Amino acid sequence: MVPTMYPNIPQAAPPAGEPIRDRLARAAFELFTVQGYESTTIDDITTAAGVARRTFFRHFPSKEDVIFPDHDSVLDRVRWYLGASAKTEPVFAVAEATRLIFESFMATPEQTLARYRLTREVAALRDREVASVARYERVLSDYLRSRLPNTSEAALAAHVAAASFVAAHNQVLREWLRLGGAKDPRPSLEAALATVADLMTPLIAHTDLERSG
Amino acid sequence: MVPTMYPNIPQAAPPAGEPIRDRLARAAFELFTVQGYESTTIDDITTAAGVARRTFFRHFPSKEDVIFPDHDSVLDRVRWYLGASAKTEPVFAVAEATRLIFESFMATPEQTLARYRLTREVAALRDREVASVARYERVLSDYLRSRLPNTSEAALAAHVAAASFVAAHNQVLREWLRLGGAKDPRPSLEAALATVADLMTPLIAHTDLERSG
DNA sequence: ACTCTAATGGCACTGAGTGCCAGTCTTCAA
DNA sequence: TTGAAGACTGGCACTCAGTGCCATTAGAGT
Repeated sequence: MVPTMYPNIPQAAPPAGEPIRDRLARAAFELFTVQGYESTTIDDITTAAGVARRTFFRHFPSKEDVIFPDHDSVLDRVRWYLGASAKTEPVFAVAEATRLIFESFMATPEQTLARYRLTREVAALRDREVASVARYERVLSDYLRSRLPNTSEAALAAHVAAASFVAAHNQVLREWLRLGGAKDPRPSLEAALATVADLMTPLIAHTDLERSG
Repeated sequence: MVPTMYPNIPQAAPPAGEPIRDRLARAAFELFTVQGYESTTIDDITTAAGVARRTFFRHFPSKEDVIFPDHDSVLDRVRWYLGASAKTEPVFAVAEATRLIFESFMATPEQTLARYRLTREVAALRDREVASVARYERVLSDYLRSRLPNTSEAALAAHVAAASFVAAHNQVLREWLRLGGAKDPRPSLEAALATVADLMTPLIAHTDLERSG
């Protein structure tokens, strides 16, 4: 039998502590910021991380995903919270859901800031970010629709309210990012949420006459 | 000298009337709906259209773009209109801009409907659509910010208002699409715009005390 | 030592998108 | 009529993202 010529020689065991997924993400961030997103290949990333090219796609479905947080798990948390808010005032529940989303960004401020710098310059990443935000908006509007009558007025109110909360969220987050993460954005978020809630409560209530009286 | 072996034999002249760009778009639409988006290659499209593969990318920057209308020209029209609305009531101008966007979809109803069916099933196309919408929202909020004081309250109001108008637009459009383009959506659009305008006018006015008071 | 499982390495392949140049067609001027 | 210039197309070669498949390795449990 032909000897197998020793493939798969074990790599010089890397830092040994950090999980491969984190090594890949860190290497990608560094390379993207140093030499740009487009001109960084998967090979560059995997070489820097000391793993095989194929391994990258076992941890991230695409090159874009490597810089984004785990939106799916945040979405699950938001859905779970809203699913348990069947008796809460709808506008209040959506405001709290918006807080949950915001806090998921504030959990890793440095990464959020680094990602912001990249998304400002790379159109593909910006579009990806926008798509994620749209998914949050969708979850919020689905919840509101489930709490309101099945009329086109209620559907309109649900979408407008969801879009407004998301817009408020984004505006506060962007302002914080623009200032380089200087001061605590939570007071600004609370003010924005209060403004939007005051605006949307009568709109929502008006479509829900049974509840509002 | 070596004879050049007759490359580039002229194709059997196709329908001869329709521009190549339209032939490509039509072929792409048909193939996408029949055999799916992912399983249709650029080769399939160009073969069906009777042109070379390279020609596709001279008319469309990517496979996704082939089904989308010319958003850039619509954006230009919207920007032009808003640029000429320096003295119009801001909320009124944004409502009119939203009408412009809506009418650009209604200009080619069949194509809008066909695109909707595709975007419902293909995630990549849905994300692309969302990104386009975000660009419209951006134009609206930029205009509102230019008409308001340079405060964070005004910025918040601008983003919320822009998002609300876009959400109203999308909701009316989606409802029309869901019904297969049955009845004229313009009355619904007017009602939605009126609702949002009534909601946003005091918010905008409040951030612009100089003008309102 | 053995088995089972999960993760990785490596290879081959498809397909999108780009750069480059040669050939074609149209237009306009001489 | 000729020819020069510009715009468009065909064709080729190439890079790179992403996938399928299988061999290999490491670790846990028996």
